[in-house]
Amino acid sequence: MADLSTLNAPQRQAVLHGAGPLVVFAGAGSGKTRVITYRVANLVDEHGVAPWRILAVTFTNKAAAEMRERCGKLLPSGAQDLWVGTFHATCARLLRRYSEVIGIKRDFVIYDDADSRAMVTRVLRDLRLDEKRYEPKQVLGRIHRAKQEAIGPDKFAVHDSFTEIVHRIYQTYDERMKRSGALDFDDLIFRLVEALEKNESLRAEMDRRFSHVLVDEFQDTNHVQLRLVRVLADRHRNLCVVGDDDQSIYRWRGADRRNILDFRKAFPDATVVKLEQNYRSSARILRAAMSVVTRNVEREPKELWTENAEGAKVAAIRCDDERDEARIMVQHVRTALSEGRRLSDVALFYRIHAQSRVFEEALRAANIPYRVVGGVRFYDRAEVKDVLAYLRLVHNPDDDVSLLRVINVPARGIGKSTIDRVLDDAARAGSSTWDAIRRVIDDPAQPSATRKKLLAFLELVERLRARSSNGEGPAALVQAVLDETSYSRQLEDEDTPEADARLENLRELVGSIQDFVGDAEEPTLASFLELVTLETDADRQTEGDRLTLMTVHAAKGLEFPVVIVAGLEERMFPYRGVDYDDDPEEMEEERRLAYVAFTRAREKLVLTYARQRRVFGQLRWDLRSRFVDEIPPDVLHEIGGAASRPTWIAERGDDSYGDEPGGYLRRPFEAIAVASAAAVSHGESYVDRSDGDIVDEAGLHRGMRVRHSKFGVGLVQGVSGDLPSKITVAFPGWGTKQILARFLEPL
DNA sequence: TCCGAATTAATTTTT
DNA sequence: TTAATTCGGA
Repeated sequence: MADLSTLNAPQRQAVLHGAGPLVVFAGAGSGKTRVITYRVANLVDEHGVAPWRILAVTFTNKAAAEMRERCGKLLPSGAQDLWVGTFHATCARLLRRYSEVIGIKRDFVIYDDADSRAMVTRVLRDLRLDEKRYEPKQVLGRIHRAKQEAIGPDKFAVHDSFTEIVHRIYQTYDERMKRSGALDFDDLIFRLVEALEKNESLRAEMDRRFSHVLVDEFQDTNHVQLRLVRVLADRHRNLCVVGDDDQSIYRWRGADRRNILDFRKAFPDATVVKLEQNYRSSARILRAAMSVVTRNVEREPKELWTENAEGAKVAAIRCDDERDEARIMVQHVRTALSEGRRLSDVALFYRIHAQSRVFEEALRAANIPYRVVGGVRFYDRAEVKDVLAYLRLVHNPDDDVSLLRVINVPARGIGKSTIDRVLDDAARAGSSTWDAIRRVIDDPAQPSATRKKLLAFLELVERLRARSSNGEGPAALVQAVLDETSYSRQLEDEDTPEADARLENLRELVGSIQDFVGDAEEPTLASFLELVTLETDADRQTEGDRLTLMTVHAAKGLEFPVVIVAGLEERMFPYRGVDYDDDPEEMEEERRLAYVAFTRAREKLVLTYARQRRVFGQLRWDLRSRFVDEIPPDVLHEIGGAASRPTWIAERGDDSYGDEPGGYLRRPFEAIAVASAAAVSHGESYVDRSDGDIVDEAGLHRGMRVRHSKFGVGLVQGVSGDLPSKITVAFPGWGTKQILARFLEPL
């Protein structure tokens, strides 16, 4: 059993809480996962709750796996009977189990975002709508939003001509999805909620199935997810939600912090627990993080504190430009290594992926192994998706998106005109594309070459289907796909580095299927396909001691001894898109993002900003981020010059920035850019005249007198802008020396 | 049908 | 800058 004596008071309260609703506000690094797992163990051990009646929901597979593993360690019976999973995986499982009652196909396929988009594009074309006016991305966004608000096509509100069209697209999309036997990510949750809210006996069944519901990262739930949780916990009311409104960074995906903030309104008898002791970060890092996030207006009051040491100051380093920033990053990584840390102890965060390129180049040049989290998912690579599309087609020939993806891949002479012919037929008959292909083949009025090519494709898929129904497993099947379609051979013939990389990816795909067959409880094609769409790259851990590069979003939930956050400039972080609309909510989310970034660091936090940066081919001169300026001075160690903005701005006396919320916005940055460009061309202003400002971590700066054990008393000439700083000191009789600060004693 | 030039748009992306 | 997508011509 879990040892409760190691818990602090609020942690223990959350763990021991018995029946009834409970909301836990878990500050960063406050031992949240520990509380959840101990709580589960306690329910089983002390309250005699059957493990299979406990449902724990997370957002990521990784979090689910971790929870399962840690619960398993605490429970003598292990964790296999617990229902632990992501929202999506849990819903998929329940939808399959109750597919008959709910009225959906048992072996539905799951469409990821790309598949959904392909579907929308197809609908757009079929409805003969202008793809410029109704961008698939935008339309899909509307459909997503509707589904997240639990609004079906029948309830979709029409205000104007645009929403009217979206409504039509939504309806057709929905029909096509049904016809294809497909559900998108939102459907997984929406359809289950719908069914539960409509069907009382299904609800009763769920009540029998689950007596306790736990939700992790509750601040990230959207409306349907809240509905789902509520309907699942409606009867027994044993609902425990855990989260941190300060770490809510997915508003743009439909997450609503109100779900956690207003939990007490929805459940007036809810017990509220706040975990405010941080076990992760140094006191200084914590203060820096708090100073940024406490400026938000709408947040649950929380006062994070720690017993950890003060630690080093947070370094704020001024860089010339993004290349200089990368150079300085490399220096810091080397310093960390020389201090005895491993590469995996260090992480580099940035606001947007586009920033990673320069860093990657610098790291490659410096021969430092790294990995970039995010970017293109393995299962999103074109060749992998192609092969998966074949597998999905084998599983379910009605899957139109997959069919259209591979009907001419590799090229087999089925061109646009042929495909259009098939699609016309499908539209007329209201059937799946697969059935339309059959009809076109049987139609003597069609050109014989067309019929022949289509027949060849149809027979190819049928052959693969026959193998599958003869009991060939997914591993054999994927090999068959590669052989029968001659996909690999075509790539081999290409004989280019890119083709080799693709082949390598396909080999990896085969490998991952073999792993799956070895590990899975149910090594069927269906469950492999589900796993593949519900698994992201973050779940595929890479081995080896490497530096980690990722966006701040990807960093949530992780921690590192050393964290470098790059690009701390206005417009970069806080990020400003082209269509920035001065939404204070957006600014608050940027703050929370900064809070998440800072609180990932255990011992050392380094912030860098560039005075000049090329963004999407455009040069920018932006002020250092307000998030740096807001850090209290006693926590901050300025390197490379304390002056946060070019002197000429200060001289012009219009430096209103920071005086009031939104003050920055009152200053047109175009004007700054123009003025600074002029300054640069005069060769002034951007020349660093602030050497005297450079203060090293021990408070050393130019002009100070210091003593050295060997050289005696000397005068500080300068401070290097890296960490740990090297101090240039002139010693009478010895000349000038470069010396590490720790060998010097200030006088 | 396919290739390469031109055009366009560019946060974040748990599933 | 870049990468993805689209379009036009062979």
